[in-house]
Amino acid sequence: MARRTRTERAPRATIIPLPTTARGQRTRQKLLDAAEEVFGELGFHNAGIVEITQRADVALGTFYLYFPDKKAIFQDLVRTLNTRLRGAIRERIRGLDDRLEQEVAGFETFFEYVRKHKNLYRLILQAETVDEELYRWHYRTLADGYIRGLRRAQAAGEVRSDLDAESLAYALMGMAQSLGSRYVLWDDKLPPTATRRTIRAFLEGGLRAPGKARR
Amino acid sequence: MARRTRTERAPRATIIPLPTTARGQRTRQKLLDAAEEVFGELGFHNAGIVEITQRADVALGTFYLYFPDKKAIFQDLVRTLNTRLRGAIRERIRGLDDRLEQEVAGFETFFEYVRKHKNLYRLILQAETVDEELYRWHYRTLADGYIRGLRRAQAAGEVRSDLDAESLAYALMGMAQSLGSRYVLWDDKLPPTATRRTIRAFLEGGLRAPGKARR
DNA sequence: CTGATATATGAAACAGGGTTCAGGTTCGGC
DNA sequence: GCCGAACCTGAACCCTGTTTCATATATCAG
Repeated sequence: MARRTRTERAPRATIIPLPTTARGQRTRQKLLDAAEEVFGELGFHNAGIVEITQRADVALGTFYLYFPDKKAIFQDLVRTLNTRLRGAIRERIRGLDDRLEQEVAGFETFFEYVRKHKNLYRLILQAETVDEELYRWHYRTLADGYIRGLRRAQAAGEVRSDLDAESLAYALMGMAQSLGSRYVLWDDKLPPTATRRTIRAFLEGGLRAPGKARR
Repeated sequence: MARRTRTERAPRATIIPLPTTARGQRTRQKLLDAAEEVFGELGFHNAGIVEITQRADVALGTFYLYFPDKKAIFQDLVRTLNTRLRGAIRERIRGLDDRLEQEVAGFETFFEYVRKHKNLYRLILQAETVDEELYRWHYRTLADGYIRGLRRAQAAGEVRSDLDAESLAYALMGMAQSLGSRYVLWDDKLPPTATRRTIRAFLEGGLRAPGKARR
């Protein structure tokens, strides 16, 4: 007989509207900022509401004025991270028309963003356990933009068109993730020159349409 | 005044020797197997010792005969995963002398291993929160082997020698990780042909020493 | 100024799960 | 058959952390 995986507790019914006054919005934001810090340092499960409210300088009960439960604030945080990250990359890439330059710029932006938001980076890892749906959503949304860009470049003959765009997108995201973890998170600095050169050279060779640069 | 991150509770002093009798060894193994399942399905924090012991068909207290605490069995599991994975890859690569073939084989082995041990794969993600030291150790040990292989290939002129071996190693591990997650974990099957072709083509272009294949 | 609404408080209720322990049971060697 | 060592049991203990709620304060339109 199959043992049941734990049944998820039914989602709390309460939907909490965004605060209407300026004061309320400020408080909500303080909670979000504090939560980002605490989740990042301690991880979702080790983080306590008490700690979050203390850092936000509000009482314990105040938390539940703005979020139905611990998970909700976590989800809010991840969605925001995701949106901002994608925005930053889109912003930076716009205007560059060479695909290789776009790739390199995308990596750079990612590294800088991670550097600024170490905490948020780790939230994503947590998400896999906390809310798998959210975790996948994060990668899917990132991948979607990536795939579109790659297809366009393939149509333009800048990227070999025998490559599968989706696979490539996930491969490149994985590279960025791993390098970000190794250099930015572990060493707390932007990747050294050798790394950047390697990324560029590797991408150049791997993506280039065979006829494009030689011939 | 800097708020202190939670002080880790002092590590339990008890060191538990491995069981001497066959019965004991069997029980310990049952616990490890059960834990692999439960941690994989539920994640470290959602997993309970009760559930683990139930699946292992032993009493609750028995757990503490073999492991000082919950974290210890987790660490044991991760170390084992790591060792077996590296062993599997080394095994498969041995004999292949072309670096590209080695790379491709390494990826294949990784995918197959992930397929067989979905649970263990997720443990690694957990490790980042549960025991960061262990998490890094996992990647470092994997990277070390990788780096050695790449250096050798560079010396042999099979891989462009202007690439930084360490950066490359982390980039490639990230690719494998990400693709494994997307195809093997999410779709529960080995990556489709298009993905494999893409990996091969991408690696071929990215790694090849400029003069080697053309000229 | 005043009532209505939004926001804030923190003690206490509640829940869940890791760990302990005092008392069995099994097993191999003598 | 007997004995000690190894192994096993599960109720109870305990601590932590989430959530509730009755009460208090701030804000603002009219």
